[in-house]
Amino acid sequence: MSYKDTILLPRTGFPMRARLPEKEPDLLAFWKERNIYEKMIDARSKGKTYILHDGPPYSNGHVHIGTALNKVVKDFIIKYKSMDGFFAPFVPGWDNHGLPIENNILEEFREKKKELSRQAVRKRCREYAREYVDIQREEFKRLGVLGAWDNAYITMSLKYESEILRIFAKLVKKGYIYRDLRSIHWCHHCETALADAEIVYEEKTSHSIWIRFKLLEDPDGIFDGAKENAYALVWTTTPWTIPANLALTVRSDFEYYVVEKDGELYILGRALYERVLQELGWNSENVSIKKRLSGSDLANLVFRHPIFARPAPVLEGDFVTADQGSGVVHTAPGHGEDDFRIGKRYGLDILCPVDKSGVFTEEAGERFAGLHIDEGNKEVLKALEEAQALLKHTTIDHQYPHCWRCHMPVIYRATPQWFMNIDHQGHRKKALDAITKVKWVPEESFDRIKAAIEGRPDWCLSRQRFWGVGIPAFYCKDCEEVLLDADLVNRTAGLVEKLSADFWFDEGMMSHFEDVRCPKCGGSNLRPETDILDVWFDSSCSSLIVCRNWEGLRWPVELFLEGPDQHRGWFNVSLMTSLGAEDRIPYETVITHGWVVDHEGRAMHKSLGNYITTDEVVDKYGADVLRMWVAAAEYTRDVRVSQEILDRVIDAYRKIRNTLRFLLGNLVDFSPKDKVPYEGLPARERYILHELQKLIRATREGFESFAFHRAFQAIYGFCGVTLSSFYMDVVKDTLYTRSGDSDIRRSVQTVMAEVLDVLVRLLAPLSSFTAEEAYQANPVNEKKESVFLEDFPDATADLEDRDLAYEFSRLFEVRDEVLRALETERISGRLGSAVDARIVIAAKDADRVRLLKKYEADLAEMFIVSEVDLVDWEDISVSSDQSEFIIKVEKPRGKKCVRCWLWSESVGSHPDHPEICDKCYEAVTNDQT
RNA sequence: GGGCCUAUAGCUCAGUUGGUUAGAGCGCACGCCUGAUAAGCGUGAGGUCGGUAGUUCGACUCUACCUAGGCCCA
Repeated sequence: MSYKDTILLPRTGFPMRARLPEKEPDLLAFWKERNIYEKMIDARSKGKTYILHDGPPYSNGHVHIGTALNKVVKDFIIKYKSMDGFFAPFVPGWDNHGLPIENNILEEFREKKKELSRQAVRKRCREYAREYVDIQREEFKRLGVLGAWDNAYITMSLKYESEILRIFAKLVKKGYIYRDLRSIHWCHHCETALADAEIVYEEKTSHSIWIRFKLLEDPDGIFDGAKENAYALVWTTTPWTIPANLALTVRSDFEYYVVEKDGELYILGRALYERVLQELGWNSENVSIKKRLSGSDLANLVFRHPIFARPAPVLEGDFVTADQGSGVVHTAPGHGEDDFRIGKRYGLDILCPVDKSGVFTEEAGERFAGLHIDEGNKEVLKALEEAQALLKHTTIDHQYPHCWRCHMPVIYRATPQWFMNIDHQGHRKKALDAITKVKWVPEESFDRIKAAIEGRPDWCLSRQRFWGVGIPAFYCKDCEEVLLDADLVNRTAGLVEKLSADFWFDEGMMSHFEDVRCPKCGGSNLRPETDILDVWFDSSCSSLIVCRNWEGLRWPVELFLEGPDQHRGWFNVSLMTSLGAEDRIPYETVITHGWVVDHEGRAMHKSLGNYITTDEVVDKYGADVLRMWVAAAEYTRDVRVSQEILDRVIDAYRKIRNTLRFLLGNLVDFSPKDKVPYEGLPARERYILHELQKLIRATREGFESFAFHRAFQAIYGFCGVTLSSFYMDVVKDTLYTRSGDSDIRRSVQTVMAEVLDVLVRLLAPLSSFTAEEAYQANPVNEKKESVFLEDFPDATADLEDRDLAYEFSRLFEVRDEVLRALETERISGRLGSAVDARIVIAAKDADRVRLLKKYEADLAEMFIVSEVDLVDWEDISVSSDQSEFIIKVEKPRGKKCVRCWLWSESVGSHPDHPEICDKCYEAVTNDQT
């Protein structure tokens, strides 16, 4: 017989090669069929509630890798909290209304040359949104994200749409909502107002013109009586706004010069003097400074519009800057935010002679009416030239706001819009106070939200679009009265709940409101508002709607978790709405994750070709690899992804997987009844249990602080260092060659079973598929249906032994030296395997000697050599020895045992088995009986 | 242009209140093993801490500026 057959090698059905892309779907099916999510939640129904409210991704396109990261981190938290005993249901959701879908559908209609009926478009938008909800749901599920997928929320559901209006009604009732003319971003291509969040800044080439406004009135004698030849110098990049000019603005705390050039007088800011001269090709030889004065001295000047015969009075505003232009700013209240505000303050008209499609109206004057602003630019330039008002015309490349969907440059346009008043009854102050009570992760995130709230303008809630919830206001056709009433909004909500928000746009919808009268004139001749609500309003309501209406949830919630753009977006608007409607903060903790970027830290763009998709990773390597990539990253910063990064993650995955496999394989013949009690375990085994407790603590700390990479690094280090390169390597001889039922082998297995059990549970929230696979393959424990029904491990103080750990750390120092000595032997060619060596060792330090003596019997195993001889320092040291140890590598005594490959003097002492050692003889004879 | 943030070996991460030759794992090179085998083990080579200038007896750790990048805003 061959001794090889008596060796107890590992056996397991848990394969080395994971083949995750093929196998993960089976596990998904398993979780689904057995309702593991529901069971995971139900098992903790008596636990403390922990709600992570899902921010709704937009139901358009496929799941981007950043969105995948978002959901995976959420899944880490839900699974950890659940396993740790919390009742943590997860209700995912989607944002459905809005421009991106509508634009896609309009494109579709255009291609098919269909007639654009509002209801037809809405119907198609609904279908489209539904399709992508289905697609994304499958993509999220594929990542192993557990949640109430069949009970998810979608903002276009009847319930949700109606609740949006009920929340809106509360704001109406409390006086937050108003309608006003307002200069706002406007896309004349999409023909809609745009919210701040819908603006992207892109490079644009604009006109750059220097023009002059002739003096009209100078009551304070600023120009010392000069009139015909006195001007204000002005710079602008938007010639088309000149017809809307109604004023000039200066800054009262700036200094200004009156300069003379070729007999003409100009007023301009001192700080910009040099720059203006350079720009206009003037120089100190032909320009002289006539007078210096402060901005406040200019207050009574009035200039003449450069084209029209109307005045442009000088105003004072602090938005005038010294970094460009002349210090005198062209002011058109209908076409700029600052312009609008100052126009209001000074009681100017809000002149906006441009219609929704960007065409000049009659108000722009005969010459310009009917021209699109692009044409208008040219015509204005011509007019300025004719009026001899144009001093210079060039172009400038700069960052300019563009529409986030069509990427056309946007304009400012004053139009009547609906707003939420952010300063209503100290609302902004309340919000600023509220955020101090929230825990922001990372902490810097607080500064961002603070800046975002401090600086945010009133919320423009209206959109002139098709796909959204209609604003339930009415207009009296007789007296133009605007009617927005909380009761009517609530009544509309009731209709929406039955009929969907679509009903508002039905032809006969007014039949539902036949009793409504104009409060001003009493007339019944009303028409409905056609504007829809900003989609940000939809999503701002999500926590309120979902967490108060879904069974098991409650509001406010523990956690929001999204990307950094949401400081101005969802984190912000959710707070605005919740505080306004309910006077409460919606969240206790807000986590911000970073952006997914390429290997150089650059944003991923399809055009740069540095794009990695979720599919690519999942289909090629598996969702667990993607999950591990997330787990390894410090995700509060930007998270890099590249082939190399994925390769390293795959390496880590394999290491962890093989560790599990080794543990599983060596536990085939082990069952709980074979367990050796702690007191009976050898030091090495107790040391591993100590390290295991340390691992549990580190992992828990990582999860508790949402620093999953700390947890991951701890687990990975434990697998790679503590287990693979030390414990599992050292223990192989025992596992393979000792008698199957020997105490020493059972001791090792006891520890390995414990390690496996803990490891699988620690891994479950992160590497869910593999943890479940290993859990199911575990031959030892009585199993629950799924690893997610297990508790998250807790460290056991009784299994810790710091003194022992210290001793081992000192032994490892010796081990390192021994390994180096063995390596030297190998390099010289005298040695192959370490088992063919005997180590002679002497230490200088007395404590160390005592330690080595204490563990003398274990050293050979620890170094994986055949024999270790401890000798006295004096016996072998020479005066030149500087180091702490002397280590010699010698040939072992006795003969090599053919069974265990270790050398022993006992080989040959057993006539019935002449080629094996005592230890093997015992094992062989024992196991045969 | 402004606000907030990031920048430690090829990669992912550690670096406590500033204090001796900056750490780990992976990868890489070289080697061993062939009883975890599309595995396992060992040894070794890699950073002067994005750059510059300061503060200090002493800075990866503090300050300023700059560069690159990210998010937001103008």
